Amino acid sequence: MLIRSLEIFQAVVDSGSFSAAAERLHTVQSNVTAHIKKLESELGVRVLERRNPVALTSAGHQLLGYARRIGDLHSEALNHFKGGGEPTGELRLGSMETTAAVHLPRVLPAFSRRWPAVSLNLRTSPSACLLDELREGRLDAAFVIAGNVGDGLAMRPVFRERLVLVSGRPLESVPCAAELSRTSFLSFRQGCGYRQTVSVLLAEQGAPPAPVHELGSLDAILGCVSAGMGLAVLPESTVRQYRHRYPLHTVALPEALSAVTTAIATAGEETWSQPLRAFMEGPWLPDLNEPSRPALASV
Amino acid sequence: MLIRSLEIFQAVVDSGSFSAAAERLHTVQSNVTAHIKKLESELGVRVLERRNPVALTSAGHQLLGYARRIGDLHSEALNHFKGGGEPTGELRLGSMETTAAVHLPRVLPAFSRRWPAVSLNLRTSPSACLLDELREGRLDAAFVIAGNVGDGLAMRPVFRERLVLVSGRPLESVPCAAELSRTSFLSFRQGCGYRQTVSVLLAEQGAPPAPVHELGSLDAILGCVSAGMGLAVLPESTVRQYRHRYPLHTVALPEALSAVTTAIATAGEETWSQPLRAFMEGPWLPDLNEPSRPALASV
DNA sequence: CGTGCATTATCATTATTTGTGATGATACCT
DNA sequence: AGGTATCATCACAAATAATGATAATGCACG
Repeated sequence: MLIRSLEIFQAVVDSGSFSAAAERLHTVQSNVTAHIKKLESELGVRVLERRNPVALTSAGHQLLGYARRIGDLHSEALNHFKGGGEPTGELRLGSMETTAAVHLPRVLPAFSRRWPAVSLNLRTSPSACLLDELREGRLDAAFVIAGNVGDGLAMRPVFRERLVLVSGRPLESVPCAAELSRTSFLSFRQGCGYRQTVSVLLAEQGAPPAPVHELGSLDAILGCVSAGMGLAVLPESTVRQYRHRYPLHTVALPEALSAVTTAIATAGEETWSQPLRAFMEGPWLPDLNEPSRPALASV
Repeated sequence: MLIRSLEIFQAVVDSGSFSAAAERLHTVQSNVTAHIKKLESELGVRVLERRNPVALTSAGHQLLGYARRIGDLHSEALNHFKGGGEPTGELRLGSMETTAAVHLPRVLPAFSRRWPAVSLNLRTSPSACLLDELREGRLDAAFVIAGNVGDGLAMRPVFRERLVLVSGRPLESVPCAAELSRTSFLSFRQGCGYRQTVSVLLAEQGAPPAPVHELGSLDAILGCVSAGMGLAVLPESTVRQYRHRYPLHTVALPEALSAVTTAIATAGEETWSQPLRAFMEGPWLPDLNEPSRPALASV
């Protein structure tokens, strides 16, 4: 059964005659006849009573229902991809926990207000997992630590962060190696971009690898840090946002370590769905047009 | 966009590779490639990431939604006409008022219990209107006075009726011409099969055409008859059913006039929808296999 | 960093289907 | 009956789908 045949069938029903339908569809009457005959032989019933005007048979009346529904879906699909209609459907976003907490509350509402027909689906995960999901086609876009990812993924830097060392007690400066070796760190699970920074920091200070507790939630991490369980490395913006909830103290990290960029990663532009294109092109996403820092990136 | 292309697209997504999809659909891999490429060029986006296994792009994820919905509708339609599935959809029935009142309450519930997925739509009208609606494809079947209708409609006798003269006062026999000429008759509107009988009765008795009031409802007719407004000609079964509500008296009509058959009229069997076929073939409809009486018929 | 295995792309070819235009058959209206 | 509309049929042209062979590509494993 061809969509085309159903389209012709509908035209016949609407216009009341084979020849009128042919004219309406810019084809010839014998072609209309052929399509209807094929439909009828495929379905095993007569669907049109050849009279003037043509009349639907009982079976034809039922076919019309299907024809309309399939035709509507078909043109909706075409319109979705080609026509200039509103973006609709689902937009599957992934984000690091910190970005979701600090930046997305300014991004998503603006997008949703502009394109209310798009249903948003946000998942938080460490950067590495997000990039995997993106590659496997289970996400449309992901907010991750900027860096070159090698394969076909495109990255656009959107937020600049300053990582700080977070502690429950006041700190003067980054603790010395001896002190660090007696401290534990709290971080997201494996794959989190910031976690890398912890290792580099320890190495730079000449301290041995410290124990790293993996907690899956920002609240858990900051709550435990403020209770003195250990230190954490997080974007300053995140800590600032949580400061009114937990007693937290921060100390700056060396410039080389502290500056990280968050980027939005997507597949090539020629694969973008309409909602994704709308998301990428709207004013809600800043565009820091600078080369992304390859350091600390990927994994 | 071909349904076939969407089917192939789905197979690729399900099976994870072009070649596996080809095998599953009993075709060759180059054909799968061609269909996907065509789809992509029609829609203007890449829908599949050629990897192992293949991955949906953002746009492909959206297309999959449409493909599934269209595919489901398509197979539902095919199954509806060819497959042995349950009858579903609408069954549009027409009936004379009297048949609807007396016989259908024994027919429709049985059918509906057996095929609950069919939604019934019953309209009451005079026979002639029903046949017109049937011809124009606005009804699937109609209960009408049996008779030959000339064109392609098929008739199957289902109920035998005995017409009686109904009066509000006791009657010994059919009134004489003199009395009839002073009486008015109550009947359904033009096109009612029973109304014809009134004219024939008057003619046979040698009485002049009496005034005929047209009332669109059985209750109205019988209520007025019992109040002495005039006489009516109706099936005895109908009168019997209403007797407990209105004080009614009946008198037999001459055999030639009284015997009428109610038939179910449909278009040719090769046009029947599945619900109609189920309705015609079930045990709820009696089949009086006798030649229908052409007298008094049609109009 | 090749080698081998699996994948998809390309291409020439055939088969099938769709679309065309002319003609004939049929009904309907006057 | 004649005129006018309708749809069916047919032979043919054009377009498209399917095929099979081969080339190009990507990926894993040593």
